Amino acid sequence: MTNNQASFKQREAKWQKFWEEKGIFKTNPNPKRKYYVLVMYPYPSGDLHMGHVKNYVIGDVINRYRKMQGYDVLHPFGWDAFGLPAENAAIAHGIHPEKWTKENIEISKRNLKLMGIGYDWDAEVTTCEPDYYRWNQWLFLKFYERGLAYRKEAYVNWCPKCQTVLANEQVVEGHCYRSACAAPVEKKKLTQWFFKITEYAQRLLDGLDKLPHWPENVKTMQRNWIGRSEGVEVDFTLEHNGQKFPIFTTRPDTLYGVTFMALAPDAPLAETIAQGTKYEKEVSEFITRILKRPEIERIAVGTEKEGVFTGRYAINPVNGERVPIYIADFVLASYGTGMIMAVPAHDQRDFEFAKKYNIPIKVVINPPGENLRPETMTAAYVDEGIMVNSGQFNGLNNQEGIEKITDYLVAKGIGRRTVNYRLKDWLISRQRYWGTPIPMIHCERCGIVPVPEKDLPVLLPKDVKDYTPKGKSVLAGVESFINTTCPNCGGKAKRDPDTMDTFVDSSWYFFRYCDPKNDKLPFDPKKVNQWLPVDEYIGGIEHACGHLIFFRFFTKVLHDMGMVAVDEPCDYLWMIGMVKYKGAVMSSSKKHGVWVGPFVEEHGADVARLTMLFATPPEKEMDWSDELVTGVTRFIQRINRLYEENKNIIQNSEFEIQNLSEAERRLYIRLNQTIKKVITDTEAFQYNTAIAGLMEFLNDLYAFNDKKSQVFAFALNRFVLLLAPFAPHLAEELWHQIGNEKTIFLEPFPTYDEKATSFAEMTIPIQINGKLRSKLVVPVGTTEETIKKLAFEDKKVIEYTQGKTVTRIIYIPNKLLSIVTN
RNA sequence: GCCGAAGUGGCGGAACUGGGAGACGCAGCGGACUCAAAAUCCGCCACCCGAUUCGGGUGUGAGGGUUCGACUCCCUCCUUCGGCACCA
Repeated sequence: MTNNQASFKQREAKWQKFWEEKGIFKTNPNPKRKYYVLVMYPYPSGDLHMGHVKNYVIGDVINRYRKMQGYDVLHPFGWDAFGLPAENAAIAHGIHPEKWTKENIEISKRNLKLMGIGYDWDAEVTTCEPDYYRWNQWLFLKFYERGLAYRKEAYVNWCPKCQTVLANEQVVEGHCYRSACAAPVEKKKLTQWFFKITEYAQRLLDGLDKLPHWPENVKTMQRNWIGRSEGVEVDFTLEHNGQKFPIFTTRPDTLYGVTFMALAPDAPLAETIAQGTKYEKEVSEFITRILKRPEIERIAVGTEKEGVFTGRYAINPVNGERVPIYIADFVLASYGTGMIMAVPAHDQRDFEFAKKYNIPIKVVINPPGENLRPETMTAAYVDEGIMVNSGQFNGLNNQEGIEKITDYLVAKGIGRRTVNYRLKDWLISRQRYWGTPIPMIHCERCGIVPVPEKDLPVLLPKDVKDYTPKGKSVLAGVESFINTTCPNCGGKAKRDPDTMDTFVDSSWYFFRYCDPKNDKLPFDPKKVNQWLPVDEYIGGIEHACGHLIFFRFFTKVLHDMGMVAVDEPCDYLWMIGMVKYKGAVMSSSKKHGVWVGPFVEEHGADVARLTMLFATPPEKEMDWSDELVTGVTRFIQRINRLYEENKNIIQNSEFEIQNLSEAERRLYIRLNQTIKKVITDTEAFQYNTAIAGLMEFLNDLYAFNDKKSQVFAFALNRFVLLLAPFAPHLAEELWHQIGNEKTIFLEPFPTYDEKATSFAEMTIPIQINGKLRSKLVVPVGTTEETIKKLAFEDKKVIEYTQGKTVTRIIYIPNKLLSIVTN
């Protein structure tokens, strides 16, 4: 071990212990100036790599910075402790998921402490503990009371490998979202629990406009995910039984061009429509075949559309035309009403389908000055045009036509203005063991009965022999758990065997942090309202359309319940770029990456922190390399050496600005500039340039000759404070070295004097015809006239303007002089 | 296909509101120290042309435009990345 290694190891351990013993990061229960710094809590995976801890380092910079500014900071941490990896480990190695999870938590926690990240561990939240998940169950019951939790039979996403259903947000390109699994997702008809997030679709959309500090890309992704679209629901009539069947369209202007209808294979009507026709057998075979196909295949780009005629017809309400009903694989049961009106002339999908099955094509919109003929068309015409073959609407521009036909449909009572969302209700039940039991009881006599609040928590049984999923929940086979009595009639009943999606846990954990020990409620509204909204939330972009929608949804529901004052959970959201190593994403399972333990052992936590902060802007992806480590290691060594060489410096040196030497004055100004830069950049989430500013100032300190100067001593004192949020161990060490006894993190962060952020002289570049030709150095406050006069005395300016006429002179105060000649 | 973001030296990156392009760091080159090497320190370091300190030209993906002046604003295009993707 080198001397250097010995010294930082000792130093870092010493101050980590010091902070813990002094309780520096304990939360003030009665905050006066609150600041809530939140990092997305992790799945406990054991040893942490730099990709894991980058978020936490950034959170800790904000934590320490705001603390030094005198805020009461809440900076908590917890564990998203339910989930499949624990269960899979149990299946593979026979370790109980709980044991596996808790061991991983201990290892991860040690790693976090090694990095010097200052959390209030008293507020730690672990979601697999009954004192947490009982409130999942409590919230589920509240959602149920409000009609926001319901059960229905539907085709759901089924992961054949995990043997469980998945939410839409957990299907990535047709595959299971878990990177360790990634099996193609299938459709399966099951009765499952849902949260009615669609009821909040409009509010979730509108709320985005009230989040000016959220990254634009996240808001755009959420808008697309919610997918609002305005249109009309038009009632078609089923010829064979006279029933009205509404369809959704955004193009009512093409209503006269409908030549067939298409029904989704998984729509409820699809099962029965062909009954009694000669097509019955063919239709049912088609449906079976289509639904067995993995979703990824079905939605793949370029897949040819397929369908089958049902033998049934619908009546178009605007012209009474009889149009055939098909079942078509490109129609989605989950969007609109599950059936569409098809207009081959003006929709490309309908066009392709019509061509394949020889269905007539009817033009109802002509391009300006042109007449389309169906037999010569090679693609649908989807642009603007003039309406034809559309009865009283002929001759209208189709945009106008949309309005006119909609008004007509509404007036006639055969259509309604409707908004449709792409967002679907959130499927939350999982057929897995390691999760929160759903607090519902199935009674043969009373039906579905909620577990009374007083009986919570419904404990997850621990004495389970076999965790292997077999298509239904493991809990269904645990006799002691599944058999119970009905709270209503007292008769024999069964518990719901499913557990909740772990995204339920993470939808409200940030409220629990405000009141982590409450055993009467998930949290006391008073305490939550003291801290919310979260001031800064730090995490990964992969949660843009999952967790970051769910936690907004929960916040709105809890707001409606009167439990939280805010309607949106967080003010600033920061998305952190991934850390790669040799071009590939760091991964625990693939053992690829840079690990906290060994790295800190060799280089120290401060080096690890600075490496990540200095490499790139935080939101950008970075590729970890030894070169990055070299730069910040030298920076730290240069700081060390400077303070070593100037051991005798005194703190809080006093001096009068007017008595300073020219060099001292310059150093003082550079100090003020640096303080301003560090503050501005830190608050703008630009740690790379904040650190660059510190490096520049360190270079100035080295270049400064009068080491006995009071200003120099003052600058050394301030520099340590500026460094503290980024390299806390080194800063604390130096702070004590220069004679302080209390922690640096209770010291006010430096402020700057705006008047002292610019030098007494300024440099004015001179442009001639847009090219930089010379520079003037003049005292600040030099008038425009003087500058112009000096400029025309300048050798270069004379040279370039000789024999030419100056046509224009532009002076930008204190910035630049621009001369234009002919 | 639709939506969004981004293209700057050998590399990571910087540039406030339209005003000195390349801060800071890495790598590289030259020098000091050393018997030597490492470490450290000092200096150079966008490209091209000419020279000796210096001078001139070009330059922020490509092309055009606005402007005294464009990495920054506008138009067209190219490339890369991310999201959505048969959404009626």
